[in-house]
Amino acid sequence: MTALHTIYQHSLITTADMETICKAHRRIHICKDDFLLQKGDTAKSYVCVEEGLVRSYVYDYDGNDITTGFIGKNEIAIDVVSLFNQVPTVEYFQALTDCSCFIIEFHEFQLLYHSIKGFNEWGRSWMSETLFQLKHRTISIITDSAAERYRRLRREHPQILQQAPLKYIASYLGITDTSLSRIRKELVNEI
Amino acid sequence: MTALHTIYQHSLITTADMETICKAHRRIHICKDDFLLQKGDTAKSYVCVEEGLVRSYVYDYDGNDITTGFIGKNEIAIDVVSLFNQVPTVEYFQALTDCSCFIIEFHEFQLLYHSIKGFNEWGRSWMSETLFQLKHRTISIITDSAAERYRRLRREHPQILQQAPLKYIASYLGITDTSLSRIRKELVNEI
DNA sequence: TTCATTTCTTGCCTTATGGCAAGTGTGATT
DNA sequence: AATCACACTTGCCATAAGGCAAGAAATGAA
Repeated sequence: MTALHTIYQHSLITTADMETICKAHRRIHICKDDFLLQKGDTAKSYVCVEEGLVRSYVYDYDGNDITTGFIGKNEIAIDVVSLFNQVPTVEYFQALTDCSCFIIEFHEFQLLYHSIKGFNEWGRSWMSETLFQLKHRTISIITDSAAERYRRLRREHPQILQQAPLKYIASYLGITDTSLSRIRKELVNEI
Repeated sequence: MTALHTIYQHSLITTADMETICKAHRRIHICKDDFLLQKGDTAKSYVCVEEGLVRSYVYDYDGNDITTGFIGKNEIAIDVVSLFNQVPTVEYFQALTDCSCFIIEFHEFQLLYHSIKGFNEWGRSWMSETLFQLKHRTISIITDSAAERYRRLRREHPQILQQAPLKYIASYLGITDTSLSRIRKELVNEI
């Protein structure tokens, strides 16, 4: 369960708590294209990815599919708001590859959340981190060129470029797949 | 203190709790251009706006000032992450007008947070709401034209258009003030 | 009032990105 | 092998938005 230790290492969780938390996880397998969560669902379990890649997305009012995030190894593939507030999500979470995941049912997650102070703190940090990253993404969309955003993604998450189709990467970057294709052509000699 | 009742009305807060919470607030006055929080600060108090308008912004690496939000009447003018996690913020919060605000010192905020379950829930909802709105803003920047984003702002927060200079509104919408000026010219006959 | 500063507008031209459509490649299925 | 679906590229042109600079308008200070 070392993968889980990685996820929870940064918070005020004691060794004993860590044991309790890790034991609460159950390993499941998700097939490519399966949904972990769909629009309208209220998250009934907490899911983190041990192996594989998940994509979250929404449809805008023109019916365009906009990628809101990629969730990989040791990251959490659930809408934090839907889980914590038990409200329906507006996002879809779909496996891009076969995945191995750890899950905790919501009622058990809630038990841990209320009984282990460190886990509660960790949950808040998770939400904070999500917010922080989204702020950066938003600012990046406003101020950076598409090419720079692509460069950053390539630098910080190279595995996504290997595993996800171009059109999903493009909508994550806020451009069309046509434009991304041209940008890649431009930047090919940079590597 | 009816303004405060408005802010806290949606959560699981009892009447007695509401009294305790409202009593914890202290009213202060903020002058135009004063900072409520600056980059590097860790939020030492919780602040909500009774009257006036506050702008939050960051500088990108080119030195451009990017407006991340406007905070008006009955809204909370503090970085939620900095407050909850007691970490330095990367944003500036500056009064665009003279403001009347309610504040709670951090240590008292924390007492309430840990002693009143409903307040704790409310805090989580606040963070969720912040996240939710930011997601929508991000998607809007990706999929909507600048003119549509301007229309939405005009529809949903008309008072901001009255109180904030064009350049701040422009950077909030993700465009230059020149472009916003042209868009306004285009849309002037829409009202 | 006068002057200075800031805010907003506008003209001219450039650049980034998009829309469409054709074409290439690749892997899966039969 | 033939076919199909999907992923990706590319050419041509359209459009949205930006950069710069001049000027107009509003605001505030002396």
